[in-house]
Amino acid sequence: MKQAVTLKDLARELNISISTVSRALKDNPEISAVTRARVQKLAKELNYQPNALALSLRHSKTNTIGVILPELVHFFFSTVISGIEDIAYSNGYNIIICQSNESINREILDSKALFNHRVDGILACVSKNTTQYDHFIAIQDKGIPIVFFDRDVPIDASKILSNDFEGGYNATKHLIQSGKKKLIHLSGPEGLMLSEQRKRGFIQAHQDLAIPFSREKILRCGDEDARENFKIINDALDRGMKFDGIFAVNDIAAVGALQALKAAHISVPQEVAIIGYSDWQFSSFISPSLTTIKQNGNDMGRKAAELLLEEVHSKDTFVEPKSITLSTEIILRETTLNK
Amino acid sequence: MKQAVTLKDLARELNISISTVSRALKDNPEISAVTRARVQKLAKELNYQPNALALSLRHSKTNTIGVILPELVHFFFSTVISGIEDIAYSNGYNIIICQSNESINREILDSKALFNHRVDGILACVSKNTTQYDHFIAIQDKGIPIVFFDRDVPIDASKILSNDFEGGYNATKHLIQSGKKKLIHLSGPEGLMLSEQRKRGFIQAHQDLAIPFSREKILRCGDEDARENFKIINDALDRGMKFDGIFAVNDIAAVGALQALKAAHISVPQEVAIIGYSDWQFSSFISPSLTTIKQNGNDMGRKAAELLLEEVHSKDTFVEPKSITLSTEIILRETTLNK
DNA sequence: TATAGTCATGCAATCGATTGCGATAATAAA
DNA sequence: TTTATTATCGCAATCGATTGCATGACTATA
Repeated sequence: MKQAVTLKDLARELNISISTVSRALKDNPEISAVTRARVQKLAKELNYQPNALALSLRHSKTNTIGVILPELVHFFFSTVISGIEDIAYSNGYNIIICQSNESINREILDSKALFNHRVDGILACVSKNTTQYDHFIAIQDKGIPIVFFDRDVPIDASKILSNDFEGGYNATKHLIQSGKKKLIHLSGPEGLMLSEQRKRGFIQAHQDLAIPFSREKILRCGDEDARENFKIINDALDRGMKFDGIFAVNDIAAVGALQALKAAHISVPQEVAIIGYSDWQFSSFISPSLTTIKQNGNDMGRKAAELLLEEVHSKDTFVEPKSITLSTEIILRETTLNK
Repeated sequence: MKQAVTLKDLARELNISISTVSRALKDNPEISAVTRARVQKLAKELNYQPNALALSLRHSKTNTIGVILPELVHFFFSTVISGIEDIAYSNGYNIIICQSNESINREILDSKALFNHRVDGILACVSKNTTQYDHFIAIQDKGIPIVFFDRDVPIDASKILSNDFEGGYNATKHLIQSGKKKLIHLSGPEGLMLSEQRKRGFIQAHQDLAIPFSREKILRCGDEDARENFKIINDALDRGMKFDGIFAVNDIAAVGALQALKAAHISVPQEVAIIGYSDWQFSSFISPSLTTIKQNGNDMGRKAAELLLEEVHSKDTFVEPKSITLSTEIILRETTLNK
């Protein structure tokens, strides 16, 4: 059980000083070619690997960025991670991922842990329950840049957001243009910015395309569980509610609705069309396959990481926060009629 | 843009030495109560947070464990992560996650990065393409414990595996017991231990239940893409192959098969029953919903982390590697007949 | 008034690596 | 032969925190 090899070990072995070893390893011309060769040879033999901790301490730079996000299980977030990794790795950065599990307490702990690890910057998607932001602001104040993604926050920082308004608008417009006129919307949590935006898009599209709109068209849907939404649509049908199109705030809700319609022997998309949001992995597998709005998670991750690294590299000079809004794309599948 | 507060800052402010500050913060009785109070008050005011890097360097202990796994997008792996987090966090450990993307080169880089960060231990699920293991052995030799999970490896180390043989056996048995007799198996990669085990279970169940078996019953399926498997089943049907039950090495393959059967107007489960493996998230959403073998990822993560921490804590005394095999569970859904 | 004993605190080494500056030796120039 | 120059290399401080040991002041005892 050997310990890791250090510069000191190499120095002792070769009977020279630590500083010489250090310089020799980085081909410093102040060290004679002979010595350099000897050092490098031994380093290779003993498989010397520099201690990243010591380096980070010395340089006050960890070459690590922290990522805080709600949950990894979501397909969208894992594509965001991939995008972040692409940029981080190719720039020599490592990443530490923390899941908040949609808990603000966990989020606070995570942000402290990342700070204590002296990450060079943080990428964060706040939890649904985050209503105060002191923990982030405290970190910003210490000079560690933070870039937020996917969910908007009232903090003066760079942000990469998805255009949820546009997504909701286009989804609704697609339903209307394919001949549906009595739409309902399964909406997300009130406080959550993205839910509100998608809902706004739904409403605006009604107005722009001169389709009557009323509040009853919006049903608050269950979070993250298809069964809940099954029940919601089922109840709506029982109440005799009439509709020929559904725009769901996410694909899970859409699937719940789809199952309720199937159970009620209502044909999709002929009688009722459905469009979801986020293009979850299963959306192309199910039958009928689900039309949905796709957010490019990989792009979001890459953009966010790029922006963060920019801020990291211009450590001392102030950088004006940027807000970037990414467009969405509509993925046409079987749950809506394609004209 | 303030820098982070250090012991030195506190010491300067209070006009005492750094060592006194350090001791005062941990309530060392050698320091007078008055001084302790003053130090602690100021530390709170300035929001002092100890530099984790310096601590790690000093103690040669990072309280961090590294996790290497193929891909986060898989529902199974994200549940494993959750299990690992549960144990790690409650024991004061942080985790660093690396995705190998099923690439051995990336895996080698990741393992080096984790070593350089001086993680206290590593949890690893090797990529499909990993056929040599020097990078792991080199790390073990430096005294860093590694626990492997999910995929078996020819290394002398602790392992948490899923009983793939049992899973394959039970899946096959279930099909047979529900009246199906002409089964086929969509199998995974040859080299991959878990594929081999599931296939073995398939074969063994035939023998035990006295159902004739032949090599043609095994079709090598495409990896990770439902469409490929659609084609494979489609071709089999075109060739006039007869079967009434399919055991797929994973749920993706099962879905591909399901779609091919649907397209051919073959009823599921009446004419052909299907059972998958892993209980992916979509498996309960699709229609008909997919019967599958569930591996408890959370459990696997917890067990693996517990085992690793045990080894980490008994750093110097040798620990005999343990192998734990977790049982699987069959999730009955609509693609098989339940008697 | 010495001497021993407490109490509170500071010094300095340490973890592993980097780096400005000084030191030594060999060589070249005067 | 003496001085200037150059090539090579080591010393020591530094990053932030910990900790064994020494130091100083003060009190108590003889």
